[in-house]
Amino acid sequence: MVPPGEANIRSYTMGAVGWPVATHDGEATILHADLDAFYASVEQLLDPTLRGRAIAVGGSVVLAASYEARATGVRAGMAGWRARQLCPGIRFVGGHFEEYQRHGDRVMDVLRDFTPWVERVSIDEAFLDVAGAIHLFGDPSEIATAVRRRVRREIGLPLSVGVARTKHLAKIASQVAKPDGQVTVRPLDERAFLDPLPVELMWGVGPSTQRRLAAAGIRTIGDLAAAPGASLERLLGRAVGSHLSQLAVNVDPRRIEAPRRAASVGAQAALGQREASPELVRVTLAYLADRVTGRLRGAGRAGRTVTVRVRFGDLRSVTRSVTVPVAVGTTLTVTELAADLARDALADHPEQRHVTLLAVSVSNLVEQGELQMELPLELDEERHRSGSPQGAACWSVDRSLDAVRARFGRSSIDYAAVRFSGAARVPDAFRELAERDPS
DNA sequence: TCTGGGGTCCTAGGACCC
DNA sequence: TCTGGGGTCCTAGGACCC
Repeated sequence: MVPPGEANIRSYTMGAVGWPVATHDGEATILHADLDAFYASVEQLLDPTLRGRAIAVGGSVVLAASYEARATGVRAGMAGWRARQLCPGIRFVGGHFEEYQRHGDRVMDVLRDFTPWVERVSIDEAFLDVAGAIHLFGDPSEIATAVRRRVRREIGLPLSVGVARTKHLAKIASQVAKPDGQVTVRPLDERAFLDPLPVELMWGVGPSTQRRLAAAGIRTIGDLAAAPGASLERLLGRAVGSHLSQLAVNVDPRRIEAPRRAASVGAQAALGQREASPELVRVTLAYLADRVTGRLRGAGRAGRTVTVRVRFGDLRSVTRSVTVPVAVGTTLTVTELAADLARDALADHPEQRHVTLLAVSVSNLVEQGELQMELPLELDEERHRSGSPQGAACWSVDRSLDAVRARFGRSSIDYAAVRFSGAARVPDAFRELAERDPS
């Protein structure tokens, strides 16, 4: 491994070193800090026998892979059998999900020692604006070095940092710096740094956009910057086209932001290839609705729109959604709405015999006081006549179940109808980690 | 033997209102 | 009787990100 902090520091400087920075606006004070192969690195930290070895977190699917494993082509999201094929010596570890959260939080605490302007974007990644910290800790490159040294010494994890004038540039710089390095892009060297890089390093360029750009002969960020904005908008649509052409010429107005509340809450379950029986669909949706509404209730929220996604045997998927006049948040109501939507989706595709995934999400969220409860009878008189319990009763039953689970664990109690027999491909602890607000 | 789980944003058509 | 223009909300799908 690279010694802490000292090695692997690069600076993209074309002319004389230390040219004065053009304007205050133009200073490179944004840092993007990104932990390397995060889950795998934590495992290697916890178990020294794993260090230097090809390891993956997961089992049937790779959730994260160490750099040693990545060298053989193993990637996150890959099926476990495929990873073993590519890397016969790979060692799979179950995953200490609580430890990931704890280590991620500790790293963020270190970052906040340098500046309060920290925008955490995920468990293992954050932007910083260090403009106000220079007089305390030195120039931004020195701050990057100090941050990496502290994270390495105090926590034991490798961290890569990009330093630049904008978030977009800093993010690209940290990707270029990996693993365990840092890259500073001086304002005068931005073009020289970006032009040769492949377009897919840009924020917002995924497989689809990359294909379309390649078809138009655009492969590098330099190609993109040279292309007329109007032609990009024709090629990619107005929003994506103008966004990319701005980023390519280094216009990125994004600032470091405070965390926002989530706009939607969802859950999904991959099922393998299963026959789309009404029982399977019902039981799975009930499980998902229960997860989603439990989180909503915990946050004191409820939502007016319920969306269901059904992915079929051929991996194509459809979504159906409905917006109701009163925000809903009980397990039973969301289950009912989701079941109706799934029934419609399946009825629209009678040729599809199998489902491979079901998802439920609730959006159009509102704050929900404990006293303010949904009234399902207003939503659907048919259901009311059929004898469904009233909203208040649903809500209080759900809150009781939530309380039991908080004390004894989530599997301690369930609606009888909610027992989820579907293939749980991923541990509950991983779901809970992914759920967490990064703030 | 096709690929987990949790999110955001954009587009486009239609309904509806003024 | 036919017509305009603008705005908001809803739905479905797609692309992208970590």
